[in-house]
Formats: sequence, C-alpha cells, structure tokens
Amino acid sequence: MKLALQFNMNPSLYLRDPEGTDLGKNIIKHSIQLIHDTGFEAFTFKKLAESIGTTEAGVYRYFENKHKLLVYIISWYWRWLDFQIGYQTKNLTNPVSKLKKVITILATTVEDDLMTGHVDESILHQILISEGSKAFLTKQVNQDNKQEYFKPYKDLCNTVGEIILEYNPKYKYPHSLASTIIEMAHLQNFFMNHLPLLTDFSKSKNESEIIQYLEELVFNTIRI
Amino acid sequence: MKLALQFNMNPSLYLRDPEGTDLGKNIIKHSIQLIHDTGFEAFTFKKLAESIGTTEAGVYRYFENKHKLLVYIISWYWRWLDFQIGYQTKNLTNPVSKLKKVITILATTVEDDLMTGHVDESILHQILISEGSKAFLTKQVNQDNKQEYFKPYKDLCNTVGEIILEYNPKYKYPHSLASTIIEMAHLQNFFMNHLPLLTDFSKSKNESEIIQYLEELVFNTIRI
DNA sequence: TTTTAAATAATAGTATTACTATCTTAAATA
DNA sequence: TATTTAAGATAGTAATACTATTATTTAAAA
Repeated sequence: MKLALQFNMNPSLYLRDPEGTDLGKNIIKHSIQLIHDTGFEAFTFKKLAESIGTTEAGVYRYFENKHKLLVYIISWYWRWLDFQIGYQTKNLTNPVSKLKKVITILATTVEDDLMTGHVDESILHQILISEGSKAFLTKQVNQDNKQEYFKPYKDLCNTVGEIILEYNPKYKYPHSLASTIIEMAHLQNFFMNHLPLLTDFSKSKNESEIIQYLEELVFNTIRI
Repeated sequence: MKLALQFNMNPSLYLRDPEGTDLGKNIIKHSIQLIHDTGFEAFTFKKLAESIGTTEAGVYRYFENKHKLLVYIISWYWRWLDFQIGYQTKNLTNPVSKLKKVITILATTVEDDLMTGHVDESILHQILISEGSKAFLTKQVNQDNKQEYFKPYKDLCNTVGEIILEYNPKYKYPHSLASTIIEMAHLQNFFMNHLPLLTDFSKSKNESEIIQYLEELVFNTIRI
C-alpha cells in the first residue's frame, strides 16, 4: 500500500469532498496546473472542465465558485507547509537552527512531494507566490474569516510565532513577524523574478539570497 | 488661482489623458470611490459610467480596460507618496528621523490632500491596502513592466532605499528592505483589521502599533 | 462668422463568464 | 432487485468586457 498524506479541509469550502472521488482529485490536480498556467483571473471552470474531460456542471458539483477552489488549494498548501515545518524541525533543539530551517522551507521552491499523489507542491509554491494573497484580498474577507477559511494560515503563523518566542520570549510581535516572513518569502521571490529593482537580488535570481536577507532581518529584529 | 498638484503619468496607461477633461477627472474620482466601495473584482466600467452619468463607451475612450485604470490610480498614489516623503523629510538632517518619518507616512491613513482636487488620498490609501498588489500580481507583469508601469513604485522604493543607505551605507539589502516596509505597512494594516491573529495588534487596531513594529524591525536590521 | 474637427452621448451588438436547471445513464449499495 | 448517488449531456440566463456606429454638442481654426 502506498503511503499517503492527507489533510482534513474545511468542509464549507466545497460542496462535495474532492478527496473522495477520482473526478474530485482531478479537479484539484488540474486546477493547480491551470491556475499556474493561465493565472487566476483567466482561470475558468469551463477551461478546467475541458482540461479534465468533464463538463462545467461537473466541476460546479464540487466547488461553488473559483474563489472557494482557490482558497481550498491555498489552505491545503498552508497545512502541508505547517506539517513540513513540524516534521523537519522536530529533531532540532536550538531555536536558531529551527528558525533558519523555517525560513529555508518558506523561501525554497520545493520538489513535488510523492506522498501527495494528485498535488504538485512545486507548482503550488509558484501559485502561492503569484496568487496567494488573492485568497484574502477580497471584499468577503470578513465572512470568509468567520467561516474559518484562513485557519491553516493562522496555524502556520502560530507555529512560526512559537519558534520566534522560543528564541526570545520577550519579543512583542511574534505573529506580525511570522506573517512578515511568510509573505516576504513569497513576495521578494516574485519581485526578484519580475520587478528586480524592488529587490537587491537582481543579478543571480537565487533563492539563497532571499534566505540570507530574511535571516538577517529576523535575527537582528528578535535578538535579545 | 487654486494651488494644484499634478503628476505626469505614463501615457501608455490611458487612451486619452484623464487630467485634460472634466469627464476624465470624473472617471478618476469616481473609480477611486467605486473600487473602494465594491472591490476591484466587482468593479466594472458600466457601474462606473452609471455613477458618473456617462456611458460605458465614454469610459472606454479614456482607458482600455479596468486593469490599466487600476495601475493608473495606484501609480498616481506612489508618485504622491514619493512627493510627500521628499517634501516632509527635506528639512530633516539625521537619517533616523527621516526613516521614522517615512515609516509614519507609509503606515498612516492620510487625510484628503486639498491640493489634488479630484483625488481623495485617504480612500486611495485604503485601495492600496486592499487592491495594491493586484496591480502587479498578474500574468502580464513582465509586459507591464517593460512599459514602465511600475516606475513610480520603483522610484519610491529607491527614495526609501537611499535613506536607509544614509543611515548605514554598508547595508546590503536597501531595496528589499524598502519594499518590505512599504508592503508591510499596508499588509499589517489589512491583517489588523480583517485577520487579527496574523498580527499582534488585535486589541487596539491602532496604526501607531504598526509604526512601532516597523521601526523596531528596520532599525534593528540596519543598525551598524 | 463659418467651417471643421474633436469630444461626447446614445444605442446596438458580440463573445465569454459565471452560474442554474434538468434529464439521462452508470455504478455502487441496501 | 430496488434505490440511492455520482457523473455525463445539454440548455439556458444574466452579467461582463468589450467593439462599432451614428448622431449631437462643443470648441478651436479658418
């Protein structure tokens, strides 16, 4: 039997659980590919249906609209990242190496995790960079938040915040610094590749420079 | 004669210069209001035309599509901010007070500047918080960048980067830190108001806390 | 003053998007 | 075997994002 990694997702994000059927898994798989290829604005359920070989109505039986589908796959990624951080830091004892590990995980394009069959994490990482903030930068953010759509993000933020406090229990802004690290790991990557003058990484386009930048930022900020 | 403040905008953003006619100025004025009220996704040229009392075709004569209109008003704001920073720091001698001033300007909801008749800066500031990153988080970012659509943002980033270097000429990431400050001044505000668990400002919802957070972040990071 | 050009208003039309509804078939379950 | 459940097939609608055309008003040039 294959090893499999699953996360339980907020049921109000979907009409029918996509993890439960082949069509459902195909919807997740192909939407990740298609959102990456076309961008979220140009992504439609019709195109998605065509790429799967089903009909528009078929997709609508799983997700009410494309916004909920986006929130679904992004939430999935936050859960996966949170799991990765827990897993990869559990044997580390000092908070310095933990925090460095966290920054590296956040800022590095991952390889496809074979334990999650229909999800390609490396593409998901790219989606998060370009489309991630569109999940919450909407007029319905307050309603979405009441429905707990952003819990996976908050949990991740909390995980990172806890490690910050391990290093310096007196630091006053662990959650803000955590969300800053997470957002900047993505945004500086986007800038580096598309608007290099907004960064100082123009020449190399190397993720290790972003990691270097974030490490300095974090450790100087929280130093005791 | 009234004092007036104008910025010359990138001509490839518009078909007809909106600063040149009453209808043009109304398009700017009402689109700022309408994007703020409905959010960019629900904003359409038809609604805009109705709110002005003209027709859809009338708006299309000024702007090719709503994306260019968004980039226009956001660029306008970056130019205005850049001007504000120049103006409000020109008599300050030491870089510490300059940087503090910059952070305050970026993170504070401004009052409507009466020198700019048809533009309400306080609403624009809100638009920047909620819609700002949608100007560049698109599939056409590279083409848009070639057309210099983001020059005002880069100029602002440079202004801030210069001040950072004044304080510490050896700091390696002045542009990345500048874009981090600018983005976080907005994003932490959004989080504070809509997703408070991603910040540490939940209770008070006070902008001064964001300023405090950013000041600590910046000065610890670039300290010599 | 007249001519002419430019800007705007009014109206119509199209392809695509974002859905909802219904009906049939196929497969799994009781 | 009967029945629920999922999926496929097809149709339809209101709204969006435009383009095009013609008529009317306004303003600048001759």
